[in-house]
Amino acid sequence: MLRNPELRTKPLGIQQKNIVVTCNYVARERGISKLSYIKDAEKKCPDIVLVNGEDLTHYREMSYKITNFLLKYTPKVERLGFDENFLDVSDMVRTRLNDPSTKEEVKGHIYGQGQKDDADSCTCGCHARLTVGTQIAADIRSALQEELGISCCAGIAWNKLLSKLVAGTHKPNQQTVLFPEHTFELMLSLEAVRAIPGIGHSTAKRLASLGIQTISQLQEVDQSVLTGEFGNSMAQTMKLLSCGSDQSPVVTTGQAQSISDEDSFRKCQDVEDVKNRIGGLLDNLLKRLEEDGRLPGIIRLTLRKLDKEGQWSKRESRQCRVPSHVFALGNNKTIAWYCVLSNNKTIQMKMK
DNA sequence: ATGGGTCCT
DNA sequence: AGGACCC
Repeated sequence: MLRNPELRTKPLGIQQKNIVVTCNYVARERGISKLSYIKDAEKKCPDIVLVNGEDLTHYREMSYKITNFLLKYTPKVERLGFDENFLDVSDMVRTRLNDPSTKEEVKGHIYGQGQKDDADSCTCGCHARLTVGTQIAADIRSALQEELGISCCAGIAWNKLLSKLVAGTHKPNQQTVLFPEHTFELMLSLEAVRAIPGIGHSTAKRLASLGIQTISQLQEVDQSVLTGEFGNSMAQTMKLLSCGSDQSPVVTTGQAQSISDEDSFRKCQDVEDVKNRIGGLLDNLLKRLEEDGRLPGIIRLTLRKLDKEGQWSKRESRQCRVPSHVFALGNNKTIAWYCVLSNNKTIQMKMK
């Protein structure tokens, strides 16, 4: 929509293979949901505009532009995927609180009732700090809109877990603050344990085997029950998360730890096809590697397979070190191939 | 499902 | 090298 503003008012879907992986809010009002099949989407909404989103280059570039923009405010910016960033603005809050011109006005939504009496219920100054947090968020969001044309949601809270959860309560393009009195309300509004960031598919299943499905069950279960299944550290973390407590700091993300390129290898008939496809992936990777400027230490080939019954993909990989002289020499692709295929590190693939 | 990423064991 | 998590 940024590159073609005419699409703003139209139902727009981003297509990868047979799937609408995401869509704009015009499309959502027409009943399109994320991860629906193209056929279903077109049935519901024949005039949907589809844009191919298999090449993530543009998203990745915009994503880093946004992160770099945020880094002008504070060095404490942590990326989560391509479209989320955590900011620790504690220092900015302190500075603003020392400025006599700072007001007490809350910007955006207040989670829960937001009654007047809330303001009296803390003696630690957290309400004042969070209130300034809402002003910082509003400033940053409006600058983002002005300078990069990007709209977004924000959640203001005193830890990452809660900021992420509260950010989702007013969508799209709105912000919400959580004052501490409403923490349990927010956590219990989630119902399923799976809704807690950090509790994924696998952990949710293991919890279910213990009879734990809801957040309140997790809050109330005896620690020792969890320790038996998950060990001490995970049990502790999960208990805390269920109560809205998250000790993890905002860690500055910095440069990427790895770069990768993928393809689903549909309609691959023989080894030649596979080689050609992998060759294409290598071309893209080597181009990005040049832009990055750093040299790789390890190259890895990964397969995603659907495990039987479930639709969840397992990853199988083979890796080896990249000889450091290789990239100075020129014939990158040959050497990259050598790395992929060397040392008997091959991968069995079943062709369909 | 798709095309990315992270960190821990 | 695999497993878990995230988007």
